[in-house]
Amino acid sequence: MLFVDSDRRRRPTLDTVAAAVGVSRATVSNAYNRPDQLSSSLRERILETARSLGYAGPDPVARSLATRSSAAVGFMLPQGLSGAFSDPALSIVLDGLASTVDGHDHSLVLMPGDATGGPRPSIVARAQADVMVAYSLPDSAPALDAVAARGLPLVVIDQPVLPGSARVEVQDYLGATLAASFLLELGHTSFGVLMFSLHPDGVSGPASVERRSAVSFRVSRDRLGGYLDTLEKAGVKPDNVPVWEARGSDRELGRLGARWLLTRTPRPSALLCASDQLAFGALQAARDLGLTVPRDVSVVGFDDVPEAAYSDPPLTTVRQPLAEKGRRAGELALKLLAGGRPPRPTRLDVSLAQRDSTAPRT
Amino acid sequence: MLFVDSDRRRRPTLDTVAAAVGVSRATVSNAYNRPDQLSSSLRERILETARSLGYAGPDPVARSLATRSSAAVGFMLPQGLSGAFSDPALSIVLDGLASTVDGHDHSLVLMPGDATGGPRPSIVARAQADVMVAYSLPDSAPALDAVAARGLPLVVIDQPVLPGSARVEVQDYLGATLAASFLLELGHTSFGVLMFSLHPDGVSGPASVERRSAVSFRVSRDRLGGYLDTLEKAGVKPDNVPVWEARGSDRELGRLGARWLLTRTPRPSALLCASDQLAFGALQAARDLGLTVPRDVSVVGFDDVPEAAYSDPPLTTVRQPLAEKGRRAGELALKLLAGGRPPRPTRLDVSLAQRDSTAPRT
DNA sequence: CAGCATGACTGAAGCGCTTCAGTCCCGCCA
DNA sequence: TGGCGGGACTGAAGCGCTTCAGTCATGCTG
Repeated sequence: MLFVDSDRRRRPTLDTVAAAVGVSRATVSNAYNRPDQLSSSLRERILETARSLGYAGPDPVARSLATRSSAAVGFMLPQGLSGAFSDPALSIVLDGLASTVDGHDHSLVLMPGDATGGPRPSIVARAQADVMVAYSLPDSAPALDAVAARGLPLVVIDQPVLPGSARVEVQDYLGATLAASFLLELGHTSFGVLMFSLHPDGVSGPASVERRSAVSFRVSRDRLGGYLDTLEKAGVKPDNVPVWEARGSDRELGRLGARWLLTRTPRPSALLCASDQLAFGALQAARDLGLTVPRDVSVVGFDDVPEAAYSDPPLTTVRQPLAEKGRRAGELALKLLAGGRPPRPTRLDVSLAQRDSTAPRT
Repeated sequence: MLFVDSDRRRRPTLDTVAAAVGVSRATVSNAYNRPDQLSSSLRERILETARSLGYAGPDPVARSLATRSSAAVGFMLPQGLSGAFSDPALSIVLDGLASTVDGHDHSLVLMPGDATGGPRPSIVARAQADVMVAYSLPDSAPALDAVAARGLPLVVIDQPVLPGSARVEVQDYLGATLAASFLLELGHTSFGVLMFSLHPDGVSGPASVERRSAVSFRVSRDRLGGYLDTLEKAGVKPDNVPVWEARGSDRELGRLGARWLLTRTPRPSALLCASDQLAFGALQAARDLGLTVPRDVSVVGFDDVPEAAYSDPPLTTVRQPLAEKGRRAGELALKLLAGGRPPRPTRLDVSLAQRDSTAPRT
């Protein structure tokens, strides 16, 4: 195989092949797209000629123009790729999405976000996709306006409902409630909360009161809200609960935040973590500080990524069906593409996976 | 914003706007693409009218057809997304690529692989991209033929050279040599090797002699070769070195493999791991078995992902410039797109990052 | 043998845009 | 006042394909 683009300008087209075989262009097109429209002998002859001419099949762009469908779904992320993929939760969701979409011969256009918390509108405006999937964008992402301007159907994952969009969502608030309640039942009274981004500005640090209110990301809002509301109902004042906001969701950021939380006075006996990655970091931080989990401190994660079952100790965490989330999103996208109306939001269940990173307060 | 596709069939076009403003279609096009071609007052008027008509700018597909360029680069992966992204090394490379490409207003089309070790040829044939990047595909991936058939320029990362393609590569063999030599210098004499896939068939297990020879992935071939050749030169028979092949590159698979390696008799005093993720798993396996790293066993990784500096203990590993790799690939892709000839392969350096997971043999 | 359904193939009209050679007009200079 | 340069805008030819209404034999039915 030769990868030269020497004469990229003079590639054979349908007409070239048609002329060579001595049939009309429509027939060559049919040879590729509707085999039933011509005799199989002619079809063979056409395909054969095409091959010898170095014609690789109908040009995807021209085909898209003619059919008014690009057979691609766009995926919009809140951040750059390296940050986004540092949490396996996204990979799992995206994998679910990709396999669904791929099975229908659609491709996936990735649109990484930047500092605004989503892809640049110009990127969205020019993306060759006929349906968009937004993954956990902040409420006000300009990218969403760009999608609306183009009139493209939209599927949102982990985001507030937008008029006319399809949505798959997880009961984050409920999940957070489960985690907090469980720790309360174990007798814990002093807590620390380890969050990922509350706002799309890349800030890490203790979360001030302002930052805690009017949180930009729906997922963060629900998880943090679920934690604090539950604690408050049990008599733990939210103001007394230290919250660390990490600017992403990976181990190292989690370790950093947990170190801060675990060196507060009084030291929390339980840590609520917004993701498993952050929780893994917390496990590490505890170890760094010479603390034993769960004896000295209990840790609860969120997501139940596969690794949670194998960490040291295995992580108690809120389970959500990640792959299913991606698959559903894919199906919704395909459905919208086919002209379907957005169905009522799919709501996926959460549950608590109890493992060994939690114990009664000693 | 409303995300209804009600009248997706009757969207305004350039002509609609042109008619509304009372100018020619060419002028409207210029308003978007060549502001210098018309008076700014007219341009304003056009843009204003477009807005009020709900016209979101030139249709990307039609534009691509007219300009014969889709402004997108395709990225082909050897496996599904969840597997692929379980190793942060890929995320970092892809992030480097994406930011380069994105900076030039190109988008990224992701093509996940399947059991054949690459995307299905039909996907490649229909992808709307005008340059492809292949990431660590097996030597014989059908996807590569599909790219050649379309005559698209190709950039390969971590793969053998293909005629006419541009390439960015890392001195994997040399890196492996560095790792093995270092352990030899520390006095180690019994080794275990923890590899990721040697062949694209999803097999995990001890690597038989056949599987070790004629390895399908260039990276695996070079790293394994570098390890074994170096050991052999020092008098360690390759046949006596247990090699575990994991079917992917994540912690859990690493842990599994390392458990096997560390329970051989005699127990290796040093583990050579083909990636940091596998090495992290090995650290965990050692811990599981009550072994202390590096006292009881030394572990060396490969890649130097950011986390390697923070693991417990911090990992000795072969450093390769991951982000740079992605950036270079992006630049090459853009260059080919601009009609450049494939330059001579870029060869990125490796070095050994010595940290605390290695120690002299006791 | 007329009539007609059927299969095989074609002509031509788009799909929505870019681009380039013009056309036209205005103001300026000699 | 005539000539001319240049800015502003336009006409029309594609880009490579899909699709649909036909056309035209062919063979079958009654």
